[in-house]
Amino acid sequence: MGVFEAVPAQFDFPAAEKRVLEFWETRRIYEQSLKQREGGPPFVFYEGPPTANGLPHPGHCLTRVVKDLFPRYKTMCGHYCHRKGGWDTHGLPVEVEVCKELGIHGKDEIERYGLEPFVRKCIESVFRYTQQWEELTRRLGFWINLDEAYVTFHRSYVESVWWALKTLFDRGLLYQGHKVVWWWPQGGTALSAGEVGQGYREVADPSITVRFRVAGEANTSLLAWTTTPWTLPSNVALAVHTDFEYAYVKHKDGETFILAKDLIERTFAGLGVDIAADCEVVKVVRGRELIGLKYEPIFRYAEPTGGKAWEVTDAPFVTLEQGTGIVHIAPAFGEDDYQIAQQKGLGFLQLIAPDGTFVPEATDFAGRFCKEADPDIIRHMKERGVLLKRETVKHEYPFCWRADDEPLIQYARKSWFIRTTEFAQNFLANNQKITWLPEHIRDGRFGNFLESNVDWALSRERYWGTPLPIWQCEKTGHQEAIASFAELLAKPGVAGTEAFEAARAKDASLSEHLQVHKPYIDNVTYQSPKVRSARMRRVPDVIDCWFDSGCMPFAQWGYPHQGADAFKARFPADFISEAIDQTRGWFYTLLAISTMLFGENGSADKAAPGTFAEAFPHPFRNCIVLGLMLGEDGKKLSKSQRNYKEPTYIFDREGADAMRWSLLSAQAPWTSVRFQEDSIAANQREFLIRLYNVYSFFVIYANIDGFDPTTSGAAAPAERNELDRWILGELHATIRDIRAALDHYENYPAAQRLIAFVDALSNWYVRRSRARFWKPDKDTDKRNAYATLWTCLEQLSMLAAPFVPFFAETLYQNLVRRPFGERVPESVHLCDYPEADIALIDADLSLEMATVREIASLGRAARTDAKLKVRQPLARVEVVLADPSHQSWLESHVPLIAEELNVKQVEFVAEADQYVSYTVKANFKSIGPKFGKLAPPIQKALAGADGAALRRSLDETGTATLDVAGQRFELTPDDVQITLNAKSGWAATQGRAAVVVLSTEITPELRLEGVAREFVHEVQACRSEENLRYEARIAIHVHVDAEAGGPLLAALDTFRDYILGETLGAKLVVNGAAPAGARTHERKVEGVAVRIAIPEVTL
RNA sequence: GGGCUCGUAGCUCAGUUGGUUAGAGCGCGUCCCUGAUAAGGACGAGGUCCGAGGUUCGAAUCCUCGCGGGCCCA
Repeated sequence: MGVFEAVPAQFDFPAAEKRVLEFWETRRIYEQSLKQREGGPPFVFYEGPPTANGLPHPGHCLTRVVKDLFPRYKTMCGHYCHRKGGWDTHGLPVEVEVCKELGIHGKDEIERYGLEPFVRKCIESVFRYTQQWEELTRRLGFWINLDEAYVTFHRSYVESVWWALKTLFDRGLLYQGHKVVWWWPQGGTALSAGEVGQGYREVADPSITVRFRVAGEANTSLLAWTTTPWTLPSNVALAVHTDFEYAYVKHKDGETFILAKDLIERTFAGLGVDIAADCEVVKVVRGRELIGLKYEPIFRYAEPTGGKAWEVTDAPFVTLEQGTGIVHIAPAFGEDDYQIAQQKGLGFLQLIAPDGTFVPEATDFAGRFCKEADPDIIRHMKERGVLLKRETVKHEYPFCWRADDEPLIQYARKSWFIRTTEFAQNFLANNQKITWLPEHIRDGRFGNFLESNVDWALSRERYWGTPLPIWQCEKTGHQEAIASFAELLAKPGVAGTEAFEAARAKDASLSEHLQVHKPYIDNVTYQSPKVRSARMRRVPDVIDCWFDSGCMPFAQWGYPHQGADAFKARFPADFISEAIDQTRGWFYTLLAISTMLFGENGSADKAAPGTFAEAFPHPFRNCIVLGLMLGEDGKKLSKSQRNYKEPTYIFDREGADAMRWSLLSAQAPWTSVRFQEDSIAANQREFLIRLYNVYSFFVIYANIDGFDPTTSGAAAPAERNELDRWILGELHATIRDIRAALDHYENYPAAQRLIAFVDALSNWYVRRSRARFWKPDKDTDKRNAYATLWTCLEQLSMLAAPFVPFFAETLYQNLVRRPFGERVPESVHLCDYPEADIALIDADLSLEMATVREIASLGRAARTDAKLKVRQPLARVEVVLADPSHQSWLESHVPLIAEELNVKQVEFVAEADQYVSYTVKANFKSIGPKFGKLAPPIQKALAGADGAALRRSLDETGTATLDVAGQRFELTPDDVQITLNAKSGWAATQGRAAVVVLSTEITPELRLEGVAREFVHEVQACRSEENLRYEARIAIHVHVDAEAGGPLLAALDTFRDYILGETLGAKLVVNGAAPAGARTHERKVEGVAVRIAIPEVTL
């Protein structure tokens, strides 16, 4: 029984992960990791709440993995990182889901179904997939407390949101205006962007050009173009582009038309007008000169209210792509139009009722459905001579996704706004202080978005959302905001609360949180402070659910009604991370709400009593903006296309660590990444499996030798051999670099560094140290080797713990916890993150070893070229160094090189003109700044110079002179790069640092040794075939033909001890009696048939 | 149409304040090693660094204009 638990040859990552999960849960490791850091410096993380009414997909894994990495890291660094989960539960998508389920659509159907059962369905719906989300979270190893997750529809959360809204209301930042939405007239509801997107199809609409007579100027008209004739009665303005040229075109009949100069031909085409003959351009002006020009409306059923009317304005969206360069503006029926109207102070006119019909004032068309009235409107205009042209266009137009013959219209609805534009500068100032990864988000996408800020359209005429907490006097219109249910109950003459009580009494399962939701909250009224007999009634709207999630920093604690301490202790967040689609979503709402409510350094205090001072940035300091995850085909993840594997499929095959590692190590997290099983498996091989192999190697031999880390008996690190000192130096440099990267939220460079270290450990340290582990005596050198490798693995388990928490735990449990027991933490996740011991980092040694590795690599390459396998020993290699000054320290590494290359001797050759020639090149990084324009001629001169001489001069005097264009230049060693080129005819390979030349002569002695090694190789293969224990001793029986096997017999004789040592052989019997019952292997050594039997023996 | 972003080997991606000889992994080919074996190593083939101008002694890198993909918005 070894010190360590034996590791299986076939490691089952998923099965091991499940055991680790059980261990974490039964031992409550996560809870312990928190408890242990109580009182430590806080590290504040905010969870952006997902909606659990859909299944999680691979994209969610990326977010969750990144969100998990940094809290784990910071916790191991001693920080206290509370991780409160959250669920986003409100909003139109939820209503849509429920409608689908109920087979209803439209607001009237919802109302017929009943609001009370409807919202209850909404609650059920938002928790439908909670279990799947919880399972994903658990299986992925995302440590977050879901039991105490905040829920946006809960009463305490809603009341926090109310408080925020009341605060804004009391400061005059909430107002009523219009918002243009895609409106479904028959259904009486606005549709979400997603729904609108589903309903587009190609239709033919009229495309008309109409004349607006310029006021006070006879026979002059502005020509405007539209595809929605029904909006013309609600026209308020005409828009031009400030920079375009507009022509006054006089027709021979005496009429003058104003339109974009470039569009004259296209506009008059098909009208039988000969432009050259019949028309004259009498004037050309810039669009800006037309601004303010008054014109006569075509229809005058009503006057626009609240601003200017019937004059020319300018708008950036006017183009020359179509129409006349003059755009008809109807603020009630176009988003752009409405925005321009707001900016330019234009009035508002809406002659269409919400059901899509003309209002009575529009006498000619009253009661007609808007789009159906188009032909009449056109006929009407034609009769009055204001229609210039009528065509038809085919274009994409949205219809209701449920009733596909019912068109949508853009329609302005009364809506509540937050005056965010007043804070635009504060948003920008706050944003400047945030650390964004990648950096370009700050001044790029997010910064630009903030600069083009428009007031936040807050209200929604829907059912399932946070009710807008504004009560209005039914007589006077006086409005008040309410910050909590208790505040409402304290109002004079409050009534209507009994509806909820009664419902609750009838059905105890009714969620208590519904008390603050529609429909119950709508029943609650109170006495108006203005008119004693009047009631205050709630405005019926709910709010944009983005406002909910943006309130999360304080609403998750119920602040300010409760949880003030928790809030203040965890504000602002140190770290958040979501995908890039949240720039206009959560990132914005967090920043906007926090800036408006809390200001900077308490600047908002007066207006928002109860808040406290906080410097920018808040509410988050660092934000990793993740890229979008793509499917196997590089396209967007799509459920219907099934272009991705389910996360659980990956968990069961490669495992959660493989998934995590792939997401964290394969690319910077903000690049969009393809989710491919292949690449997950590849990334797993590169790191996890390689690490596993090292781990497995260690456990096998440590157990054989009974190595115990608790009593290792190893020398102090500084006393160990150079390979040990080297890998320990690499280890601590790695620790230093990984900490630096993670401190800057850079998971990708950190992961790359881990890969590089495991590569060095596996492919150089273990590879070059194997003999030390295998030698029979248990001396200090062997103990040093075990101790060194153990330390590397132990530290790796901690370094890797935040990345691959499962495998790190497996390593730790076996390598550390098992031998040390109670003396060490129970879990790797309860350990302190490793700290670099700078004293152990030896930069020189690191560079030296890199050079040694290069020389070894060159030697192997030379062997390959000369077809001399490494098993064949050679007399010597000669190493010609590019920089001879390296020779002195390289000499100490000669044994390593000799062993790696299987040569008896390593010689450094200074003068090696027979093997190499020299090429001298300029080092531009050095001569560029020094000589500027002269750098290229110097380079040219160097190429033609005598390399050997130049090199000698630099070696001996430290400088070399060069004559270029009659000038003399002094060059230092830094200025040039001298490259060695192996001359042909030698088994030589050149690299940056050296040329390595092999001696290819094989003496009889060397040949015999080669045969001996070949034989050892065959015996090892036999051991492997027989699956012998690694430490099993054997007797070696060989049968070979005495004549053909002459060399082998000689080798067996000469190298008997060597062979026995290498193969753990107790004795070697040549051509003796075959041992009874032993398996015989037919093999070949150097082409000669050999029979080998290796019965196990006990000593 | 606007903003942002990306474009580097067959594929997935690195590429540090501009330094002349652009890298890695996978895949492919050849070979080696194998007492770690779902491994490991060496070597090789494979590139108009999207294109065109410009700045500079010098550009994958900076600037301008195009082309193409993505995201967000219209």
